Amino acid sequence: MTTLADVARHAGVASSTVSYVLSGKRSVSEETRERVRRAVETLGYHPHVGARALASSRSNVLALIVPLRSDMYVPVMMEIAIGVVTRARGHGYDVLLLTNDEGSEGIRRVASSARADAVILTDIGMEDDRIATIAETGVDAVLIGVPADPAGLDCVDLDFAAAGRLCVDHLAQLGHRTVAFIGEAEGVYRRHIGFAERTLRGIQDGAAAHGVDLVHRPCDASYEAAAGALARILEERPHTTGLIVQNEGIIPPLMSLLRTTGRAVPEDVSIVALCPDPVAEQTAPRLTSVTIPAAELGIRAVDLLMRRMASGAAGEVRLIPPSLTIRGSTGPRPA
Amino acid sequence: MTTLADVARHAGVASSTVSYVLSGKRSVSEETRERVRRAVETLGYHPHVGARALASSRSNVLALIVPLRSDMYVPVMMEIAIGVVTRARGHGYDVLLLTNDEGSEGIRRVASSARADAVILTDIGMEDDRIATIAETGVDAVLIGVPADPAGLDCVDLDFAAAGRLCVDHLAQLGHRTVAFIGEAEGVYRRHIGFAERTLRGIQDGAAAHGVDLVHRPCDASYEAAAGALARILEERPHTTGLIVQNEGIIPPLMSLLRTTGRAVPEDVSIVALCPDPVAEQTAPRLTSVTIPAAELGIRAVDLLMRRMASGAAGEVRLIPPSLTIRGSTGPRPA
DNA sequence: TTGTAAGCGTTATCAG
DNA sequence: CTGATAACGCTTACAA
Repeated sequence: MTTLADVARHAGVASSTVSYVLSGKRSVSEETRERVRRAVETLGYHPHVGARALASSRSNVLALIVPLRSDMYVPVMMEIAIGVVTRARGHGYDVLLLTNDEGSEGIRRVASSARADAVILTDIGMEDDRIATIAETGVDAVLIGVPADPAGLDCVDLDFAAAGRLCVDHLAQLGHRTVAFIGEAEGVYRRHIGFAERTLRGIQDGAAAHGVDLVHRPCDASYEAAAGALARILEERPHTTGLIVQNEGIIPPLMSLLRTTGRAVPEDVSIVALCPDPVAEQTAPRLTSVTIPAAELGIRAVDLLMRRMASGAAGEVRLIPPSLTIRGSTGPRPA
Repeated sequence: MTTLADVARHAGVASSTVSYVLSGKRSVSEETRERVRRAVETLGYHPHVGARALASSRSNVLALIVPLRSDMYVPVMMEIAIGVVTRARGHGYDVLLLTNDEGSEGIRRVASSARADAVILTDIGMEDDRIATIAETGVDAVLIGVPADPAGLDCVDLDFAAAGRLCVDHLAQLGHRTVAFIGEAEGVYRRHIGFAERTLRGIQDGAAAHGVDLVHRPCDASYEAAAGALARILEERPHTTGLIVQNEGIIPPLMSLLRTTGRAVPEDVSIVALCPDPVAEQTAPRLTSVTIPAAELGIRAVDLLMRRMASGAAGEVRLIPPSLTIRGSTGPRPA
């Protein structure tokens, strides 16, 4: 293994000089800087991150905590992860992947062992246990999601309340009076995951404002669950002409079911989805949707974290305004 | 921050003793061991991983490298990641997430900076550049996937050739004589990704053995691509009664398209899929499929890596035998 | 502009 | 069975 000392010897300078060339923390003459650069290059030197972490008490790692259940928001999580990793690398950081089953203990572990400098949390509950742990350990953190009380916390998220509202607005404008909201699995609401509750509230507010008759049905990500939810909706409220869906997994079955039961989209029933664009574009007809900008959430989370670590600032909630893309799945209410 | 020395002072022993209690690398009297334990507990001591890495030259981190393109095998990758992280934690390791866009440079970086002790590669090409880098850097590695020449490498994978063969066997047994294989995106074959080529060969061999008339169509993960591929197949080979699908993304559109064009599954056309079980169970009818045991691949990869790091053994290719689950999407060839 | 040297918190060797 | 103590490779005052 080649070390700083090796490079220094090769370049004929002191090892601190090499360190300074690499960190840029003090000015070095162009000449020696070049000599050091060359030595680094020819020796293929890579600083030992452990030694660096020990000396500087910064690991240049950030931890991303994702939910363990592999059946939830999978494409969204994957995109977030990719956004985070890509952006973090751009800032010279590596990303440690933790699963939620370690819970608060995982945060405590990586923070107090100096494995990571900061953490990014996802799948945020309205009252999330881990928030206390963050405060307690003092580790820098950014939440992708917003808890009930975000005081002092840095959060990034889509403005889900506005997103829900947008869906209803669109359907109401098209004349729909009876709308059903097929949401995430029951358990998501039971755990009081922020985005799910906010979306629901946005939809409810919109329905109230427009005088739209609304029903909410949580739904597991299985064919049966989708079939059951849809059947019940159509049976109990046969005049339903508008559907809002926030559950990527059941979009394909839902489309099939509608076709099977002889309901044309958008002629008989209009559908608005809350999902990443690729998902909305994979059906026929394509779905009118409010996009979930997952990769961007990851990117912004990293940027916010960097800002926070640099300036010590804290307590910003950044909500991305939703935007609705009209595709082929929505149309005027049938006569 | 509390250090080894703090614990030692608190317990009234030498710091080396604390270290030995923690590592168990030499015997310590029950009494002092207990005293140290208590001190660790009350002080909430967590060893500094950087210092530990520096002194022991082991980071207790392994790097998982996943493809960047977020549109490919997403559920599979996510499951692999979860399997890897969970198992790694069980062995006391943390997992660093790298994307493939860093390529060989990423491997070189984490290996030579001692950021990770070992790497797990996915998305393996038949002739994969990164294999040379592994040899060159001497970093411990396990591939999830098998290159053309796996000599000296540790690999884990589903036996995709056998899996492909199994699909054809099943259809042939049901009497199907004209079969189409709708595969991954063109680019996957162009990059000579191992699993795709092996599956294709398995299917081709099976078709030859059974005298089945086969055509292979790569297909992007979009509705249009699926529609185009299916239309072309049915136009050029109207007698096609069997479909093998290896492309999770297009399963939902495919099912819709068949229904739209008036083909009943399995009465008119039988479908066998190569995908994770949850995907196969999300359609109606459910799909007869050969499962891709993604989480298990991740778990086995970690186990293999641990074995390798412990014993220095190398060069094992572990192929998981495929198993076909008959569900509702396959039936006898129509008269 | 550059060099010297004191840590950073572990591990592991060498004595005892 | 336990204690000192020299590394480990880097950062960062402090000098020059």
